[in-house]
Amino acid sequence: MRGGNRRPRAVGGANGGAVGTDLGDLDGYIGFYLRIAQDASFRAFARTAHARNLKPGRFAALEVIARNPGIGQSELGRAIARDKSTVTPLIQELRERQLIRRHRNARDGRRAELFLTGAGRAYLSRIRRHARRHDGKLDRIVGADKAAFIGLLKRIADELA
Amino acid sequence: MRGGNRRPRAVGGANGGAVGTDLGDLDGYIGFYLRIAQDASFRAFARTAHARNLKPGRFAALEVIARNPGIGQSELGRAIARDKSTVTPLIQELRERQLIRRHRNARDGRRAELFLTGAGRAYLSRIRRHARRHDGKLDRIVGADKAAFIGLLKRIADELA
DNA sequence: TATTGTTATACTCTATAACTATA
DNA sequence: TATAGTTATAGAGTATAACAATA
Repeated sequence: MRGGNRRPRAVGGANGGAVGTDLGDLDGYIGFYLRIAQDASFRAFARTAHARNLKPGRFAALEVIARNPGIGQSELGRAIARDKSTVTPLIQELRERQLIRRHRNARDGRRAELFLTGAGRAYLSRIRRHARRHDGKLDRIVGADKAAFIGLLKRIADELA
Repeated sequence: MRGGNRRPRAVGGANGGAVGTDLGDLDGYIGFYLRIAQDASFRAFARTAHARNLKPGRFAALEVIARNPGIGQSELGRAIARDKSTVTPLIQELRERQLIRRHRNARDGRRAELFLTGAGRAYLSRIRRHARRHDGKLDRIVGADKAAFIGLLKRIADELA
């Protein structure tokens, strides 16, 4: 991996960067840069996604439903690390937009199974192009270490959970 | 770097993990795991920090003020990548808690200069211990690649800004 | 008793725009 | 005109707790 070892100054990021500012101990904190990087990535994605009427969190939900037809809401919540009460309004929005449909499981009446509609599939493949373009930028930055980089991010998520 | 190359299933994370769930394309997205990892890191920090009456964002502000006595609010905002209107209530809280003091610059009456109080310094060195313990977990996960890992996070922040 | 999903509610973080005061 | 900081306001994202229906 390249990079690292810069002077402990400034966050280049989101608003011009305060280049004369000494970040002190913060500079050695992985957590700090995790926040800074995630923030930049999220905003960059949101910028392009917004034009397509998409909130970043929705994209993950659509992908998971696409890959797991019939998934329940609580299950979806676990997959994207969100409470079921957070999932409810998200699902409502996607249903209102007719991107997904839902029906109750015949054998277990509690369970609401989620599926993409045709429109949902079409929409998803359109926004996937934007997602890939966005993540392509990240890929170029991270380069050959991508698998290892993602591996570390996963381990952070797993071990700090 | 170790890690990587797992099956594209589940997010181990924050709430038990939905191990049967296929994440599909999401699994290859750096942005997705950046969110998952940052979220886990933030929550873990917040858990311990909360007991010390500290919101995670405050810590970064205190560190920057400690390292840059007399820094202005807008400048602080640039350093931590937040708008000045976001900085205002943060500063108010820290002042109410007597952790920082502020005075106007004599030559430029617009400018509010920020300094830690004695109590602020004492408080900061206490919470630094918790921050270090938290980031120590991240250090152990990331291991020898820490500098390179942070380098990549910085580049992501810089290039996506 | 446990689980699925809903609702009511509240909290945190954040930004935009308009404002005051200074420069 | 431009900058520093404040205020009002709004929106996203999130969770907790209590609830109804079902298992």
